[in-house]
Amino acid sequence: MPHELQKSYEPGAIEKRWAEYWISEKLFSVKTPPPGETRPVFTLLLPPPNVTGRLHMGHMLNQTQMDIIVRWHRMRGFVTLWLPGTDHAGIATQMMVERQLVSEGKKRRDLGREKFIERVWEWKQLYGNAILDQMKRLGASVDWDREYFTMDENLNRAVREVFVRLYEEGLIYRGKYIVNWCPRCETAISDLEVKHEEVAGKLYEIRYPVVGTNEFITVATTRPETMLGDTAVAVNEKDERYTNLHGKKVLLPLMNREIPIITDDLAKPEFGTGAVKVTPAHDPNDFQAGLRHQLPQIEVMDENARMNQNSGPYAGLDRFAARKRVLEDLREQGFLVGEKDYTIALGKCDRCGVVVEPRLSTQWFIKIAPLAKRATEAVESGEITIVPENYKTIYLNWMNNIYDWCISRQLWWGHRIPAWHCACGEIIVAREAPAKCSKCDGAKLTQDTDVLDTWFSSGLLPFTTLGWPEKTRDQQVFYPTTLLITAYEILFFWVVRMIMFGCHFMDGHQQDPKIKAASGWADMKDDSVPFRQVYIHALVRDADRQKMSKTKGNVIDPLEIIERFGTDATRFTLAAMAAPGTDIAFNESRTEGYRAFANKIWNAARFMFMNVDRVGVAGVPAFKPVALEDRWILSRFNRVTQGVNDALATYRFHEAANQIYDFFWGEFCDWYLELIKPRLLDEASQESAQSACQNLVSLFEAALRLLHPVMPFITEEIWQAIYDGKPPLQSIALAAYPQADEKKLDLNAETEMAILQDLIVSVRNLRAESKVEPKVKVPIELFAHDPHTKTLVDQKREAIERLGSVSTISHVAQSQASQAPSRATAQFDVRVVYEKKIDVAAERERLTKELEKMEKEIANGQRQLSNEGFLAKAPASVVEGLRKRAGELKVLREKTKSKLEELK
RNA sequence: GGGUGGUUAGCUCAGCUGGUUAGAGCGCCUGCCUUACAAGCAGGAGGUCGCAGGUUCGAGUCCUGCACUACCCA
Repeated sequence: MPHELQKSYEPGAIEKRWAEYWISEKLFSVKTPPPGETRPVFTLLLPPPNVTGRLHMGHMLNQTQMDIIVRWHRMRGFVTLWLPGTDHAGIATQMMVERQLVSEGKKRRDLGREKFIERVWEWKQLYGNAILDQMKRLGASVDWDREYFTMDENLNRAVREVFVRLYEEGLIYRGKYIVNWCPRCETAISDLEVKHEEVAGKLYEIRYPVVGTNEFITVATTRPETMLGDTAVAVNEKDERYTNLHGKKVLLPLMNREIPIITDDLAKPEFGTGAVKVTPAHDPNDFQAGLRHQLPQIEVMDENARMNQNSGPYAGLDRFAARKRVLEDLREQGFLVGEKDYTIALGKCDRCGVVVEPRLSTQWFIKIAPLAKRATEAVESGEITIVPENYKTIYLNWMNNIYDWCISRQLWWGHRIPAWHCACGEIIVAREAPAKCSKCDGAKLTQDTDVLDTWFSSGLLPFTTLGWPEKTRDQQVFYPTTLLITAYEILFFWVVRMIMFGCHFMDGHQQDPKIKAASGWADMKDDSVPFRQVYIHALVRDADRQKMSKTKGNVIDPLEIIERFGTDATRFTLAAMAAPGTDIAFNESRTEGYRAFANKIWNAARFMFMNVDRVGVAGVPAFKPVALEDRWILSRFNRVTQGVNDALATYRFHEAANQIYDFFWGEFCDWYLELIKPRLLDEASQESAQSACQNLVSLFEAALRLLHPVMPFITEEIWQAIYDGKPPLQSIALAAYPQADEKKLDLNAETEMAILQDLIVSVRNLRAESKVEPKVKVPIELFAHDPHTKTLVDQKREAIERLGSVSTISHVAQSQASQAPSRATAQFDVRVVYEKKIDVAAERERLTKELEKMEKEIANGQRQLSNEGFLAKAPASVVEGLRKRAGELKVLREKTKSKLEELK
């Protein structure tokens, strides 16, 4: 039965088919290996996409890299678990549903908490799987049977368990502090969720009259409206300008409130006027100063950042309107004495973009220092390695400046805090709702209304997805997970938290020692870490290196790219551009080029099948080198295989991709296929055709396996076709990854092929220069510098004639270099015998240029070779190479010179 | 203000621990529908490696300074 491959490469059709096949056959589902398992294990947790999300280029890059690494491990015989799931994304999801409600003219509070949460679940069922569905289409080789959602009942139970334990250990506390408050989302957010933006603002100078004197003290502020809540003015003790005012009071303008002048380091003499207003309820630094001096905390805004009753006549105004009014009034009353341009780093809510308000409120916090200590050590000691290495410094730096983590959010969607409040004031933290108060026995308990920061639950995933708090076989096998691949942006959000929680809650855990050793981690001492390695990938930017953003409108939709060029080409683009540590400027023309590459493979496959069907080869035979080109391609394949495996082991995706590309196109297609054509078509010897075809299939099949992790679809399609519906395995994804065999390396064959290629290229080159008609075959004269080259030429005479469009080859006893059109190399001189006049002027110019280059190189080489320091210190191979080259260059120079003479 | 990258061909980027002649894709020029592939084939042009010093026998690669640029943190 003839092999049917469509005439042209159409990625859409084949990709959809195989993606569905992989899922329906459950090829990537992993059963938990029982005790006694000796195979190595590779585990990778998918950074759970947000349920509100759509696949963007960042995901695409992230998933491409993960899938490459995962498929590579699977093919190398690892028990490979890639665990997918989604994140409930507190604020983002709640916002989506609130928006939906707005369109119905409703608000969250109209529904009430319970009904609202029901709505969120409905929304999640409808839209929450967008990214995972997209992943399915993209063929991500995850274990769909283990898919999780961070709000699943078992994960919620684990979250409660963690909260209670941390509380009992004294690592969770509740208190009234200044937090970052988003007035739109009406919730506290963490430091990391605040994005700072530099904007042009003003620094206002306001003078406060000192009570009992005619003096004033002038303070500088960027937020004049907060003065309504001032409870002190601070000066620096060492600032002599203000020594006379120590212990005095000022009368707060507009509010007519007497407040003290305090001395505190909060006031920096060099900043502004050296005196600062202190508003403990509206600024984190002032808050701390307020505690030091027992100042009252006067809140002047409500949860929507509107001025409240404490702000006197300004009550009811929005904070920005209040600022305007306050300034007007101050100016009118003569208190505003200065106004300077000033750049303000404005904090905005990461989610909604509204300016964050520092707000005094009661929140739950995690005492971070003890957790951070372990997490720092884990990275410092190398129990966790971060790639590229420079992120290690960034990580350690950040960990040294870490603050307590505010974990409560005033949202309805999320893991509700397992704390119950009694009317008596007691707070009971418990795994399940308590029946009565532990202090007063009262039964009127209400659960805390806050939910936990989303990152609290996602920080637990490496172990909660493996069954924690139960001790499971899954944990023994798959924990620590092997690798985490993620973007830099969430290093602090998520990676740090996973390390902190992992080290804390999995403390004392030990991975199954057999598996640990087989997987290559025997040297690692600490099995509590959530992963052994972290690979941080780059950012995908647009073709002009601009960060993609919706507001800029330069977002590249990966699905649209995939639609046009195919998933394989898109993956290849991202892999080929993913040099560690460098951002990717996504250039569509590259993807177009890689679709061409896929097309090339496709057509090479068609060529192979054409011959297979004609010659009659079944299955995949062993490769048996017969000719030079066989030994050569086998050697090259093994060298490339070595290179690709090395590159993948160090996450050098671009090297892996480029090596395969160059091999497949530049060597296999351009040379090997061309060289074996006569053997394939040899009607005289069926045997010769058979062996050539067998080698072709054998090598092609191996090359497909080499490429499969990067281009899974086209490789599957062709691989299945090779086996004609009867493959030895269900999928190429389960076949063995090629491993380099040193015995197959053949330096001799590679050197000989290089000469052959050089000769053929030289002849083509000469033909082009001499403007030989494309169809005309020309005789060549060849002067071989040594007998080996002569033998080689005789042996490959047919190939040279065919690939160089040569009619006859005559060996000559003397160099032909002086007679145009000719080329001289270190191994041979070749001349094309052709009457047509060449362009003398152009040729002279070319040769002169060439000669100049040679002279330069010769001078360079001579300088080095006559340098005693160089001879003494440089490695012998370098010196030897340079000497050899110098010899060749001198010969070439003479030849070029005589050629130039001829052209006079 | 502190920190971290980047600056190599017209464009987008490689160039790992310093070592013989700095590479690729796209674009450009010339010629080809050679029976796998015009999404192709063959050939070609194009680079003082941001600037200035330094270390070294030897620097695109290491060090210092500067310029420009991007990002992160405060």
